[in-house]
Amino acid sequence: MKYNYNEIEAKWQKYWAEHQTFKAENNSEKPKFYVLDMFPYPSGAGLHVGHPLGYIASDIYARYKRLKGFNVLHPQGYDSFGLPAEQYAIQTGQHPAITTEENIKTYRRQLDKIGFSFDWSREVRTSNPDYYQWTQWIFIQLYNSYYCKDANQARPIAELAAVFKIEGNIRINAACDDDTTIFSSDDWNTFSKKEQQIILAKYRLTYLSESEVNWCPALGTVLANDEIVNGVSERGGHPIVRKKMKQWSMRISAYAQRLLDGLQTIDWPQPLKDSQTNWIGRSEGASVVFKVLSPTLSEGKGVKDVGYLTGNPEIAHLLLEKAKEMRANPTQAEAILWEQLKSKNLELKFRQQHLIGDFIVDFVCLSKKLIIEVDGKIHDFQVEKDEERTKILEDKGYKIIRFKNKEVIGNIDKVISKIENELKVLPFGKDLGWENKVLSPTLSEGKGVNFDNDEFEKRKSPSLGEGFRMGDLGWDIEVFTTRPDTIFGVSFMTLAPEHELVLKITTDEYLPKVREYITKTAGRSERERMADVKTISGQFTGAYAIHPFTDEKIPIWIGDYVLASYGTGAVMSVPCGDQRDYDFAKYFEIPIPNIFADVDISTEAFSDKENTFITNSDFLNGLNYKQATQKVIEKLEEKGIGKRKINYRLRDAVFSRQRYWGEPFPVYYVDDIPQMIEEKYLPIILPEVENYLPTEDGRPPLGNATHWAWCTQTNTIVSNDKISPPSGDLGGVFPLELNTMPGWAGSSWYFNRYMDAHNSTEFAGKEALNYWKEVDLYIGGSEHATGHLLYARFWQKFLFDLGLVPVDEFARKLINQGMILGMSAFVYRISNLGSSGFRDKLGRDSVGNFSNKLFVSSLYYKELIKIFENLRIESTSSLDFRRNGVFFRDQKIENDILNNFGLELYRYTTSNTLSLSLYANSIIPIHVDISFLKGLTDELNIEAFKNSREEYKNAIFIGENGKILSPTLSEGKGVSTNNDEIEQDKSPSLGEGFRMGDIGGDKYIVGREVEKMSKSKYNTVNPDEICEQHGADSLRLFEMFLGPLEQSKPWNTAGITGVDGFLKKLWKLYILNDSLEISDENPSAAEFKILHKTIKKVAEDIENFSFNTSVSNFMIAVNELTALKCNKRAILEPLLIVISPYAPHITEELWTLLGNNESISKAVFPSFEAQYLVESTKNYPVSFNGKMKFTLELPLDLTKEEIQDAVMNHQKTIQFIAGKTPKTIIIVPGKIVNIVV
RNA sequence: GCCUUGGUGGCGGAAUUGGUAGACGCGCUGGAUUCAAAAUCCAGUUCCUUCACCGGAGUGCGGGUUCGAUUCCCGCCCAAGGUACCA
Repeated sequence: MKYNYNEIEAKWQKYWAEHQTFKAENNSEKPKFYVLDMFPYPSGAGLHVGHPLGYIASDIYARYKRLKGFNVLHPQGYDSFGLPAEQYAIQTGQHPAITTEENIKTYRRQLDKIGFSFDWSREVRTSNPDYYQWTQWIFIQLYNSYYCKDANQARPIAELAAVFKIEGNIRINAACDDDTTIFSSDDWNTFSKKEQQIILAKYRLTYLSESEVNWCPALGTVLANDEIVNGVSERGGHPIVRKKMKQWSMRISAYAQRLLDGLQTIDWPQPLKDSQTNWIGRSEGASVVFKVLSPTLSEGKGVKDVGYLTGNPEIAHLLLEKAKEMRANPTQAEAILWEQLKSKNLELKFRQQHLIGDFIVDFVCLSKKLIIEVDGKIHDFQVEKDEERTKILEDKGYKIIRFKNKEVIGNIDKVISKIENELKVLPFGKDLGWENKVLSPTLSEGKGVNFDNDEFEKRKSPSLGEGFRMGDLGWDIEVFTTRPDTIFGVSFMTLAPEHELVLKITTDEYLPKVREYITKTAGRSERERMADVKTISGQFTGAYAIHPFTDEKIPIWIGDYVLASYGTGAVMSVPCGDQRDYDFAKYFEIPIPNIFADVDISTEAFSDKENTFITNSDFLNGLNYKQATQKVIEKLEEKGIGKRKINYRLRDAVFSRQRYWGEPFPVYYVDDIPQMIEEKYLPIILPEVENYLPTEDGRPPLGNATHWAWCTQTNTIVSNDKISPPSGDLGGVFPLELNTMPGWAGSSWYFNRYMDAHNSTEFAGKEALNYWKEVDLYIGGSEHATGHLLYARFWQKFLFDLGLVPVDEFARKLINQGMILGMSAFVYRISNLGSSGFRDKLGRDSVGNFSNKLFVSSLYYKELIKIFENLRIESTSSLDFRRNGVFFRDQKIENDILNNFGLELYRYTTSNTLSLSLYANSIIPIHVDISFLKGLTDELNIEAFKNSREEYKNAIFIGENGKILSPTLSEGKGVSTNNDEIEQDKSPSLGEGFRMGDIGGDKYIVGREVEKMSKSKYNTVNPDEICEQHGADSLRLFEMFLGPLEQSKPWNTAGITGVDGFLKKLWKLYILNDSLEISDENPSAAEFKILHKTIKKVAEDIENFSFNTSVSNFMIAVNELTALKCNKRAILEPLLIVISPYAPHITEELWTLLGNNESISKAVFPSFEAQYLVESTKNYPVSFNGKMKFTLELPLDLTKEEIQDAVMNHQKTIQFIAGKTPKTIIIVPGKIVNIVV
């Protein structure tokens, strides 16, 4: 009986499948254990040996846990929606479903060969309608939820609507869009249905937004931040541009804090947690509002009573005159209205014929920013531009309401009540924009920051000098800072060039320069901006802000070091405390006030929070960072111009993709408002299309669908018995959402589906969810840290909030398996010789155009690289090529090359100078398929290589010893070589005219480099071949033996013979001379010791995920038992169980041969018994001054004194101390002896 | 820059409540077996010196603590991964 792994493995794989050996039950007496792998995307390339690494580890763990008496759930499935299948469909027209199905078959075949203990009865595929039905369903739940910050959980959106009806949104504390305004219940009730929907959308956990997205033109879709690497798409490396599009977004930002907090509760690798922590990017600080000073005023011209803006003081003056005139001659309607307004029945101050910007408005309440216009009167020069005028005023944050003359004259009460209503609703200056603005009592009383001019007068700051006043111009710049304690160190402000206020505040004088700067920075791509971090650029706007405490003028700059997408897109610049601000200030010669005691800031900023205290800072003097921060925030809150704030970097996740092969949204539109299709109609099946590209008019591929099951040609819902619109009045035809969901949708909840994979009424049954609860062990790659693993945690928390799952973290423990790297092989092509120093004898200027490609062996490559480097170092001065280096190792070879290929060394150019840059480009490493190597060596199989591609057919190869290994020679033609040598080597067997290409036994040696394993690098190793040639058990053992699971390591097939040998030895321990030889005798103490040592070590190793050392221990055990010629059943039977998680096939076979009827996976892991490891003696290492010199075997029960006696009387000890008296003798019983001389 | 992980023979790697550095495997060297090869078995294999014994050095570098440091502390260097004008 030989160990025939092919036969054995096939036999047991079949057995397991037929007996459903690994099917998990949803109830059991045993404790549960859920072991999960990240399911694969089934790509066309199939598996390489890197893929199964994690699966093998988890499989070992799962099998081990079964032996330990657990009810183990170990499922597998496919993340089968994705871009590659779609790209393939675009190229070939093949339906992605077909491609995917084929790929899955390949994957399954490959996986089955490795002997995994998956419960395939629970397989899920994200592209199956029975699965994505529930992805769509979860989407609907998200749509119907909002995040309540008080309850700290998601709640039904209906609750919110109910509250709005009763009291508006004044007291609502929920995650919402930044631009959400305050409204009352009256408002809510007067809003149209559509308006209500628009407001509700601001709270929903998934919502449509016109947002700037990462658009990839090459892929025709948007990409999420985590799908972009270094400014290009992760798949394919295509460029990305920013583009505004209407997209579904997921309000993951609502969960930022809980996602952060949850990390404390889960056993995940620290680096992964750190990645998520950084990605969420919480920073604590304060939000502070700076008022903008009017440019007119800041120029010292300020006109009395004009607390508002116009770019041009001349015009302002004219307009003022005009306004005066109009005030003096009101129309009848104006007069009536003014009577009411000025009576202050409204408790708010109104102004008549007031100048706002370049416009004169009829009436305005400045503190509420409400403009009231009365029609029927000619507004002079604005009349045709009414729309533009409205827009400009709205941009400034004003709300405009218009009345007809008739209305005012006919029913003034109604007009006034309308105005009252408006006033109730309107928040203060729209730009104020911080979260709880209405909750600030000062503000809501209309006092706080939005001063009237009168109040400004009072507050006129002496430091501003005559003619300066602080103006309430409606513009506030809100900044976020983590160092509010440094507020007295502010010497300028910087806005992102994209900041919405930039053009509004810029003075006429600076407008051209500011525009120029904006154009310049906007034109730069994200990538350029990143590459160019060092360059300082910026532009003064001419405008000033007012320091909230000192009332000093603070110049406002714009600069592209401030990012529009982070915080508020504006910073208060504290040059003494922030290096970027410091550099900026130095560069533009802005003052750098120092507010740190005893700190030198003459060369750089001091960003240390500790080791100093604040000075030159009024009420903060003498305080440290913590105290000052606390104090300043109190003051800011007191003044109503700032508050404590926690800022997160995490952005909401874009959820729409302009792709075909993804989950369709269960969404249609009525009057541009999205509507969810009722749950009972799910799944919304992905329709067939003829063309997988976007439509001609730029809609996503689903726009090509000619018919959906329930749709007409125009991609609209029809009202029929299958789908009926939600309410009676909506009968008819409506457009559908044409985007599909992103790849991470399906993978964000699949772990729950495995618990109850065939449930057709729920995404998973309560009972199953409560039984399995969470994944106990999740194994997968760390590349998913900020994608899948964050989104999945988000969805899980959401489902938890809705009471749909029992735990809010889906995976208790997670292990990142390292990557198995490939050993890429390279050939080195010489090209471009003509321009880099060589000239063709035949007059051709470049070898690149030669019909024969020229490759040199790796030794030459290394030499060439060395030469290039020397050349670079030695500068570009004239070079005598012959003296400076050796293109080829010796003169003869050089001549051979030159003569044979019609090349002439271009030694002496007219300038005597060689172009170095071209040199470096003249030799190019090219990946060569590792299957073209001879066996496991680095020698290239030239024939195979040259046959692989047409362009290499006539390639010429220079071997390691400089010989020409020309394939042309084998065709009997030979290039005009120097033929003497070839003639001599001419092989008789090749026949007339043929010569051996391999002259003198030279070889072409490829270069090797460790790289990520990938089809495109031709360095993949196929697990099928390994299984074929070594067996699945060998593959499993070897992958584990390579090194620690979590570490990246290169694959080297050569080493697999080690585990092959182990399996053979294991077999021979049982099967001797072709038959099973096993004895029922009692084992010896030594044999028991080996067994129990192994049991202990392996159990520990598996628990610690140290699979590599287990394999070592198996080897040791088998080696030792072989040495003892052990054939005792009492040893060999338990040993099989211990090894079986790693090598399931061979152990099943031997287990059966030992007479067992049931699968070894049903056995019980042997228990460790310490008694067998008890030792009676210890081989003491005896050290002198800490250096081990010899060992001494002594009984373990000796006392310290007895040990000392034994050691000191030992002959070697006497020899080492050579008569001297030892200073100290350290004796640790059972450990060591150390003698200090 | 910041965060994280790591750095040990020719190679993959082992050993950390501080106690014999290099387990196990690959590769290499020598031997047995064989007509020969493969396979198998045996012995050796950190480096330097030496025929050998002996001796010396040695876990990225420099210090420190200790009877004793791959392990602990301080300061650096290098590599990989993540992240970044994040205010």
